[in-house]
Amino acid sequence: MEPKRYLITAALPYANGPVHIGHLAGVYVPADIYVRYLRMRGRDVKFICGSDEHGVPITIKARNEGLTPQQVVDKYHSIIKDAFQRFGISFDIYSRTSNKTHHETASQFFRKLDDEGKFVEQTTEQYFDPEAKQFLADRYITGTCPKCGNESAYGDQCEKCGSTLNATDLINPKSTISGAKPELKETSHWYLPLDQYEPWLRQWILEEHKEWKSNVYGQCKSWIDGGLQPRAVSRDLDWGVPVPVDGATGKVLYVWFDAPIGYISATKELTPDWEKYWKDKETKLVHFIGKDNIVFHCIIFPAMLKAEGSFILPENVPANEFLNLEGDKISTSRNWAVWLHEYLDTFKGQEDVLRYVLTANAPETKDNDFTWADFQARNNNELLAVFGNFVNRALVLTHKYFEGVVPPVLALSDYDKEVMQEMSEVREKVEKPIESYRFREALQEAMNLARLGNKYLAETEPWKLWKTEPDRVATILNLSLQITAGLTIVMEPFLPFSVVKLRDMLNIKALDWTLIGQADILAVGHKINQPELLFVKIEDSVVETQLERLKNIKNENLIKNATVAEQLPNISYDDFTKMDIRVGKILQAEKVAKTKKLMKLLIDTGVDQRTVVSGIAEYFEPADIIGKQVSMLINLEPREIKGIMSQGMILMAENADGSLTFVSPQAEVKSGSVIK
RNA sequence: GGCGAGGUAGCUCAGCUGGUCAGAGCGCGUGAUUCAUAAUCACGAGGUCGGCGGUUCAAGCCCGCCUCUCGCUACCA
Repeated sequence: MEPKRYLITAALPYANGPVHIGHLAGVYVPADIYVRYLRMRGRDVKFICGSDEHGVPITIKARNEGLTPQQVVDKYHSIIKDAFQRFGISFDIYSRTSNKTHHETASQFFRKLDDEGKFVEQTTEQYFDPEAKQFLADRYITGTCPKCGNESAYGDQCEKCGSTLNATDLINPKSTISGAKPELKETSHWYLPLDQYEPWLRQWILEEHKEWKSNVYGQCKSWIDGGLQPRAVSRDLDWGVPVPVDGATGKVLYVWFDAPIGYISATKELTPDWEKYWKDKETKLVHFIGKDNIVFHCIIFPAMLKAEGSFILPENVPANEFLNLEGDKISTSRNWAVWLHEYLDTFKGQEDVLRYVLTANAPETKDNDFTWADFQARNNNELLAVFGNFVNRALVLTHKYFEGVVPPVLALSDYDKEVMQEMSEVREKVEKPIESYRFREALQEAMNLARLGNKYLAETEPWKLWKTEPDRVATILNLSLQITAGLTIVMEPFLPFSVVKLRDMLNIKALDWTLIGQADILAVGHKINQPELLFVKIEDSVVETQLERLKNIKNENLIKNATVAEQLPNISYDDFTKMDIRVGKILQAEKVAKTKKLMKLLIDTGVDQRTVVSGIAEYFEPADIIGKQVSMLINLEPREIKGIMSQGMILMAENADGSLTFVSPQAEVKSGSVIK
C-alpha cells in the first residue's frame, strides 16, 4: 500500500537566532535523509520548511537591538536559509511566515474556524501599558523576581533562578516598552477548545498510532490523560498575523497557531497543486520535529486540522530527543552550540562529515552527546578509514593494473559469489530502517557495504596475484568497482556531497536506487577518472581549537554569572524600619509532601511560635537544621503555600550555583532579638 | 511531588510480542598484511544487562519497590 505522494515537513526554525547542530541532528538531517531516499525511489514528495518569524521573543530581540521585528527576521531568515542550502538540506521550499501567502492562508484558516463556531471567546485580565496604550505580553514585563530577588525577571520567567512565573507574580512590574507601571485590564481572546477534541485524539493517537516512537506516544498519552484545556489562539501584540475579525485591532494570531499553518502556506507557494498534498487521503504526511514540539504537532495542530475539516492528518511524527554539546545542554543564549553557518565556514568541503556524525550519533531514542573527539574519531576511523579508504583502494588498483578501465569478469570463485550475495542484501538492510525512521541503523548498514569491500580486498589480495593470475585480478577489481558504484547510490541520502565527488571519479551519473548491490552496474570497458581523496584526516589541532573555543565561552559565561546583582534604588530609613527582622530558632522541620523544594518549619520567633514554609528542601535535611538560629522577616503578610499558611520568611544567602546558606548569628542569641 | 523517556561491554548504541539476547561500531590487546589517507583484515579481551524483591519451567525483556539522568509540570514569601 504505497502512498501516492508524500508531504514531509521539518520543524520551522524560529528566526531569532542561527541554526545549530542540535537542530540539525534532531530534525533537518534525518528529514533530509528520508526525503532524499524517497526521491531516489521515484516517489512524489514535497519537502517543506521555512522560518517561524512571529511571536514575542522576536519583538523583544528587535527592541534590544534597536531594529524592527521585520529586520530581525530578515537577518536570521537569510542566515538560516543560506546555511541550510550550503549544508545540502534539500527543501523543495524554504519559506517564511512573515510573507503574504502565509498571512492570507493563516487568516483564512482562522476565519473558517471562527465562522463555523469552532472557537470560544473569553475575557481575561492582562497587564496593559497605559502610556504605550497596549497590552503587554509576559515577556514585555519586567520586575523583581519574587523568588530570588533578581530585579530584571521577565513576566514569564526569571532567567537568573530559572523559575517560571506569572506576570502578576512580579514585584514592582514595569513595562519594558514605556517603563510605565502596567495595570490590569480586561481583554478578550479566541480559544481553541482542545478539551472537546480529547476523545477523538485519544482514539486517533492512542488507538490508531501505537506505532509512533515511544517518546512521542508517551508524551501524547501524558497530555491526553492529563486533561486538555482550551488554548488561546490570539494575543494582544502588533507583530504577527492580525486576527481577521472586525474590531480585533491590536490582536494577532498566537504564534503556535500561525506557525504550523506555515507548512500549508509554504506548500501553496510551492505548487498550485498544494491541495493534493494536504487534502488527498492518499498523501502521507510526516512531520520531523524535536521533542520540544511534540505537543504542538501531535495534539494541537492535528486538532486545528480536524476542526477545519478538509485536511489530512500526519501519519507519523518522528521526534528526536536532544543533542548535548561536550556534556552540557546546547543553549543559544549561552552561546553553547556549534552553529551551522560557522561550521560551514570553518570546515569547508566537510559538510558530509557533520552529516555523518550527526546521523551516526543521532539522539533517536535518548539525549546524546556531541563531542569534538567523537567527531574526529568518526571522521578518521570510520568515514575515512572505511569508506574513503576502500574507494581509494579500488580506484587506485584499477588505475595501476588496468589504466582506469573497468576490467571484465572472467570467472567467479565461490568467495566472489558469497560477496555478491552479501552485496545484494544491502539494499533491503538500508531501506527497512529508513522507512521506519531509524537512520542511525540505516547508515551503519550502508557503511557495511564499504566494510564488505575492504574485507573482499583483504581476502583476495589482488596485488599479490597480478603477476601470476591477471585474470583473477580483473574479476576482483570489477567486483570492487561494482561495490564502489553501489556506494554512490546507498550513500546518497546520507552523504550527498561525497557521492557527487565519487560519481565524478567513477565517471558515472546518478543511478537508480534499486541498483544497490548489483554486480553489473559498471560496464566492462568503462573508463573511470583519477581518484581523489573523499575525506581528509582531522588532526588533533583542529579538535583542540574547537575545544579551546568552547572553553572560552564557558569562561565568559562564568564571568557573566559571577556578576553581582546591581544595587537597588535607595530607600528611606522609614522603609527599612518597616521590616521586622528577628533571630528565630528552628524547632521543627519537615519536608512538604509532593513538593521538591518546600520545607515546613516551626520557628520560635521570641514573639511566638509560628509556621513558615520555605523553599530550602533541596539543600537541607530536616534533622540537620532543627535547633538552628536563623534570620527571619516576621511581619511579612502571611501567605498560603500548598495549603499551609506561611507566616514569615527565612532569610537565605544564595550562591552563584543556586545553593543556599542560612544567615545566622555568629553566636547564640536570644530568640526574638531584633536585627537592624 | 506528578507524568513521560532513559539507565545494556571504556565510549556511542542494537536487542521486536519473555526461552542461541548477552550483541554491533569505535577504542583497547595480539597476530596478519602493504593495493590504500600508518588506512585494512583476523582473532581476543568478557558487561552479575542501574539496585532489591517477585511472577514463570524460563526475564535486559513481565510486576512491585528503590536509585540516577533528561524532558514536561507543580512548588520556592
